[in-house]
Amino acid sequence: MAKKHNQVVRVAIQRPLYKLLDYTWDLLTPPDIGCRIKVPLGNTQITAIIVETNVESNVAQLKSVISCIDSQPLFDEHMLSILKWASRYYFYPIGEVLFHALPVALRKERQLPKLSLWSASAYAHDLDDSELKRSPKQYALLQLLKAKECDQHELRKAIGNNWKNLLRQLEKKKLISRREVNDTGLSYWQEAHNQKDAETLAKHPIQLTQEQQRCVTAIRDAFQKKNCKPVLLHGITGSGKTEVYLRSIEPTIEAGKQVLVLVPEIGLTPQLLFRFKEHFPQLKIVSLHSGLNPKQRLQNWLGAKSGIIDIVIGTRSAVFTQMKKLGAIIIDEEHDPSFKQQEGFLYQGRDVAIKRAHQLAIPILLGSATPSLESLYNIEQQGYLYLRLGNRPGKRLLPQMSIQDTRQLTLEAGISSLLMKEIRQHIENNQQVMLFLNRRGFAPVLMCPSCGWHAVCHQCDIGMTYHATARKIICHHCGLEEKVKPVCPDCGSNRLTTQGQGTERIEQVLMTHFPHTPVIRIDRDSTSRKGSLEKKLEIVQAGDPVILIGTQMLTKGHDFPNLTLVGILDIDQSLFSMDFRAQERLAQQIIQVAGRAGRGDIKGRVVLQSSQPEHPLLLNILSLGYYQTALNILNERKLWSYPPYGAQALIRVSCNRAEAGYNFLSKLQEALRGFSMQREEYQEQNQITLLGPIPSPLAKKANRYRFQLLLSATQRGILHYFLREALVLLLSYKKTGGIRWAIDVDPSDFL
DNA sequence: AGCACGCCGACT
DNA sequence: GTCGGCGTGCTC
Repeated sequence: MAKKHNQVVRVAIQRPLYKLLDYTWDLLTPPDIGCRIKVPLGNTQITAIIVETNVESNVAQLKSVISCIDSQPLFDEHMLSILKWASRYYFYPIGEVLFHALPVALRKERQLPKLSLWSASAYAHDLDDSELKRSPKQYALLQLLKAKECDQHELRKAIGNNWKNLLRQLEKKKLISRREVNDTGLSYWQEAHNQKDAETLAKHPIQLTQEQQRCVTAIRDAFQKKNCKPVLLHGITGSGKTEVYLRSIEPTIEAGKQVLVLVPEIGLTPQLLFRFKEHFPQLKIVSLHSGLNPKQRLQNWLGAKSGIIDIVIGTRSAVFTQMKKLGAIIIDEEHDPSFKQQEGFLYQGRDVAIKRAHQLAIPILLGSATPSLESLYNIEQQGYLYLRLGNRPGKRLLPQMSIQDTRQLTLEAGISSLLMKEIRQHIENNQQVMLFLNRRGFAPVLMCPSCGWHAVCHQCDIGMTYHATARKIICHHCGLEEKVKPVCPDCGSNRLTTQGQGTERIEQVLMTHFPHTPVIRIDRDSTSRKGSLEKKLEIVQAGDPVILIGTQMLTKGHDFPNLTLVGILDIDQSLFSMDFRAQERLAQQIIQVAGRAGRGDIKGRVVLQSSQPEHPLLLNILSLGYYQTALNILNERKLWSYPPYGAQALIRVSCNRAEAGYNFLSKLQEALRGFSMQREEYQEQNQITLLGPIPSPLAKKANRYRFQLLLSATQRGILHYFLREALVLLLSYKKTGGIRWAIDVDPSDFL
């Protein structure tokens, strides 16, 4: 007699609700934490995830669960606890967080895919085969199924596209039987995985340098320890960090554990995937990022969850991948700002990974040529292990870097005459040159010299960038595009001019100077078509002299052996930015860009153009190198109690009408001030400060007025104490006039 | 977020 | 008189 399980379950739904809902459970099967279910909500039905069972609810009228979607949980208790932590820490609704961690294919009530397995029936085994003499294809299939139970992927491989028809015929004759099992993602992997890959990937063992070997040994030692602290691998550009990652996880892999590797951008997954497959040809390795289609994503996720996939290489969101036997995590380019999600669920992927590793008591390895100040701080304060790779393998040297004072030189499109000469020399020596400029388009300003008018985005109140190729002015913040007007809209003058330069203009100028050398521009505009980036990179890889012009897209991970000269343009703005993180960012960017030079056998050269050649940051980078410079910046942060010494959160508000937005935040600010008065111990010792409300640096974006309130605390706990109060207040305020608010914990940008 | 309810302006 | 605008409130 089937028994009903009468009890109450607590569930999360995909709505911006900061609480869980209770339902009665009177289904035949017992409820299981981590499963999706269908529940009534208002007068609709939605998908929910069970987070607690056997609940004592104090809600008067409970509705009951309609049905259970999953027969097995999608999250285990560790994953659920990390997700709950993330929801609390980042003040984001629990349901939104949970569903965020699922592949899109599973966010609605779609079932987990099943796999059908066919085998020969008992009847078939008894039967004389001669019955099928006249249909040799059916005969062959039956022989196959007599020998081995097969799934659809195996059958397609063995039989061809006609497998379905043949199966149906055998089924009619009752010669085969079918059973269904949960899809582990294995057969999909087998189908997607190119067997040729594994063969051409004949491993050519790389001899580790002594330094690399020392790091590998140290990491393996650390990884063996119980509750191992995070390890920071500070390897200069081109020092061979990837090889160290590969060797370091060998014991983890041999122990049958899985490894999760996070990279900042999709663009970095293919090459890393290749290196990992090459090193571990026998392993099942997949990538997980937004570039995959929903089916690929689901299948790779399933493989990770079921444990048949050994290594997952993914971007930020992959940190939430359910894995059966996760044994280690690697964060490549640990310092990279893209680990911070900037929309919706505002989390720091690296920080979540560290938390996850800690909770699972598994090792985590952070790698970078330019470690974040947070990580350097954690070495001292949290006892992270610091390892350094200070040399490039072979006789390769770090490039020689120098500053060019642009005030003393004539400039053409922002390129000094001296740099131009050097470019010519390197091209004539059959080498490649790269110019780095973090500004897309032709020029950042389009203006009228007679009346002073300049193109402004009416949705954002900031200047629009002139794009010569598209013959448009484009707002880089909201995407608004306008055809370029032939005459000034204010005074009618027909002599509109541009000011400043972007990558397009540099490209144009260099093309006239070097008509016989390919000039390749790499930025979001020139690589938006699929495959065009790969095409351009191929040309560069061929090694013939070229001039590369690019934005930060170009700085990450690429290896161009014949590149010997790097020019860094237009850094002056960052030197005087209001953002206290600008210095760290600039230092990282300079070192990373510079690191593209001299990766072959010829020593590289890096030219830093600036009108501020005496700026202490630049001098520090040149004379002290990244590590010391970073420690110096860290020291300054300490004086000001800036992060990572203090903790910050930003409460942002945007609204159609400026005044309503400002008033909304003012109300919050006053209430919080009152709240802090009640806690004199915090007030007196200045342990929490409120700054604002002030207009955001980008005060108007896409027709919305933006304001922010900055909370700075000396300790995380105090910050979160106030944020909990802020959340209660925010939820109690009416959102009239299209007000939207967001809490950004550990903000990385003040935009 | 959705979705319903409710209260005001301009339509057949 | 009613259609529909969106401000407000709630979801077990």
